[in-house]
Amino acid sequence: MVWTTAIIHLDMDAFFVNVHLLEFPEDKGKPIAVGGNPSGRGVVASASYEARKFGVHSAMPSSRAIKLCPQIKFVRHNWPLIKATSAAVMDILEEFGPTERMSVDEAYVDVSEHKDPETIALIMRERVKAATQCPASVGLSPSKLVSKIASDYDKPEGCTIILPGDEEQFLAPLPVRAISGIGPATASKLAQFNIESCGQLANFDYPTLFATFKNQAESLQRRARGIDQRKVVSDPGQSKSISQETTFNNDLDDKEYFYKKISEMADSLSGSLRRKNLIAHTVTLKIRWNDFTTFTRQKSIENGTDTQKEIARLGRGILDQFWEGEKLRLIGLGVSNLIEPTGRQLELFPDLDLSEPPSDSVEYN
DNA sequence: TCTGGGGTCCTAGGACCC
DNA sequence: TCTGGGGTCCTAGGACCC
Repeated sequence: MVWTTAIIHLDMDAFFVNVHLLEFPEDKGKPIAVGGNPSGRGVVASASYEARKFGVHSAMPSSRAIKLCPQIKFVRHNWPLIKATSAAVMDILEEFGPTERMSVDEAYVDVSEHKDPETIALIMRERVKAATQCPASVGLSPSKLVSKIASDYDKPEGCTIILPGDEEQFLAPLPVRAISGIGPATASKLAQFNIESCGQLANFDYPTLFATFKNQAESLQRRARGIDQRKVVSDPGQSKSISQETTFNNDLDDKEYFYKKISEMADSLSGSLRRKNLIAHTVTLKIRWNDFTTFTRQKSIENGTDTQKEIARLGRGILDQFWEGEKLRLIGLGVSNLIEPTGRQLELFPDLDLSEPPSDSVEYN
């Protein structure tokens, strides 16, 4: 087979669960969920295949998981071990070609340079398993879009290969939700036209689709045909935003406590900014009421900041301005408009006098 | 069943400018 | 009197992903 472009998507199987089993092998074969406390407001981050038989899946409220599967064992994740295992996986992938990390447990690898990508896919999966004891599934195709669907097609420990030219045929019977980027909202709009499968989407009357989806219509149909020209990008680039949020166990209206939380989150955000050598020009406060409606307000400052004090001050200011004493279930704080302090700023202001410390940040709204 | 936490990208509207 | 068109920047919210 002649491959001009060959992209592998590797996806770790029930990754958090399998990392847990490295430390607690006695839990093997049991219904396990890694995630938040089932007596509180936690959700399942990862469920073992034994738990999935009961209908438990990730993002499900833990309280529901325990109803579906009363014998399920909830465990906390070991973040350092997850990170270390992930790093070991990524190191292996890098040996095969340019690697784009999508999260701790999945990545794309461009293996176009290899003569026999199909064998490479199998070797890659086995190398990862041998090095980490953690199972993975791989998908190989000429595009990121199809490879991602392929890696999910035969989990766990699957290897699905879609040859060049077979993409549209492979996708045709699959539900539109299989396409990354088509979520519940888009799927339900499509369902109004009786479009359920990728094949139906690919062949649907374009003008009708355009009336509802406008500019998105063309891209939807291209994706349904498996057309995707995106390249594997190994450089992660600089973060665009950093945020923290907490959901309380019970709804609260304690302003002093909110202040304390804002202060703690600001401290952590400030630390992240400094580690990344970035300053933020915008601070966003997020609050969520008990009916789950969510509200965000942001404040931009002319001179960027990376200090706990300034971030906290802006966060508290927004709370003071907009919170009217209701009970809240969540509070969050974020920074965005991130700039490297020594990069662009100096180019933009070549005459800036650095001998004077910058004056206090000025809000411009 | 009552919904985590950390992100990215897109859209739409308003302000402002020429 | 009641009215242009385009461009850019900013904000808020929503969809989506893992």
